[in-house]
Amino acid sequence: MTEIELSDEMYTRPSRDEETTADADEDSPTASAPMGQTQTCPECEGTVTTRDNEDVCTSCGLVIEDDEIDRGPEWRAYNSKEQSEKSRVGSPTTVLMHDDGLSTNISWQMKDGYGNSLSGKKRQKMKRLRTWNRRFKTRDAKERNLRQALGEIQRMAAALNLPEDTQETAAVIYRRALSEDLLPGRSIEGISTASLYAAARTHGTPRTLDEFARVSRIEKDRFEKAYWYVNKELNLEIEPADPTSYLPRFVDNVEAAIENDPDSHANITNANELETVARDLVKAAQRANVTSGKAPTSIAAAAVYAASLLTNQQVTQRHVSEATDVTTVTIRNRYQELLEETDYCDI
DNA sequence: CATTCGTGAAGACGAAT
DNA sequence: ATTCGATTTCACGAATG
Repeated sequence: MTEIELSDEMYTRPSRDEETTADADEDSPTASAPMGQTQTCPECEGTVTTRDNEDVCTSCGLVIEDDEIDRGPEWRAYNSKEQSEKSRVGSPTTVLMHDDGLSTNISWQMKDGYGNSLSGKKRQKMKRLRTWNRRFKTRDAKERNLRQALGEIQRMAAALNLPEDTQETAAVIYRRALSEDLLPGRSIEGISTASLYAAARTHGTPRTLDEFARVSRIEKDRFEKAYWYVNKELNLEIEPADPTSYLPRFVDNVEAAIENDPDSHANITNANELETVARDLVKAAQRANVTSGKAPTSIAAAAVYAASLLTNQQVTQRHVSEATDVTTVTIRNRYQELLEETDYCDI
């Protein structure tokens, strides 16, 4: 019974611009119907009409102007029966577009449930109505669930400066978790956060668990458990994060931490040098195989501190710790062996 | 005084039995 | 499902400058 879900082809995101051109001419067989301002096509000198929000040549079909994103509903030819089109008008955001696409398939249902209130064979009809209703309700619950989750994913991604494709990956992961019924006891927040965390890691732009904890509405260990669970159940096979992917933000954060601490006489004179040296340290450590088993954030934080020593910049362990959410203890446990295992062993 | 360093206890996680 | 080993964190004090 689960085959009614067509939720797996959500990869069909490529821009609804072209499809509106495709079916726009179906309901207007004669080109004279919609009125547009008179222009001439640069290709064939034909007349240009404005349809929906595109300027199309009526003879050669060239689209003159199509920058505009169609955010309107598609109710153009359906005016005669104004039924149940309201659910199609969704918010214009891109991540929710998936959601919008899903909700359209409600329409086929009303023919059965709404049209005739009573008929001769009550029994069969009632039976059928009940099953339809049940399906409709579960679907509707999932729909709401998904809408809220995607909203949360979008909110957190914005707060963490994660790009849009990461959001879409997170949406795909969440959909899979939803379709495989992985949320019996888990919260929507937990799975949402876990999905985005996983997506950020697969895209090579990871954020730390603590960074997620600041923007998520639930505790860190809650969504950490959810992530672990989803990762296992969906076989996501996410590789450990590359410590170098943390370096730019960590260096920035250390700068900010020093900035916010005027009492200390710590100072960064060359942030670029700091980052490149730290990157060299991490790469050398990776070649020497001393990074496996250690937390990537620890390696990155230790590399930043070690690089500050090598470049004679005054950065304290405390500042690095505050900026990276790695303890000073861990920093000093790591940075020494980081220096030992690399060419920089002489301070 | 600020910073760094070292230590043992405790929690979490992966692997193995 | 419970142990074991490694890693990380916490809290504290000592050493260094």
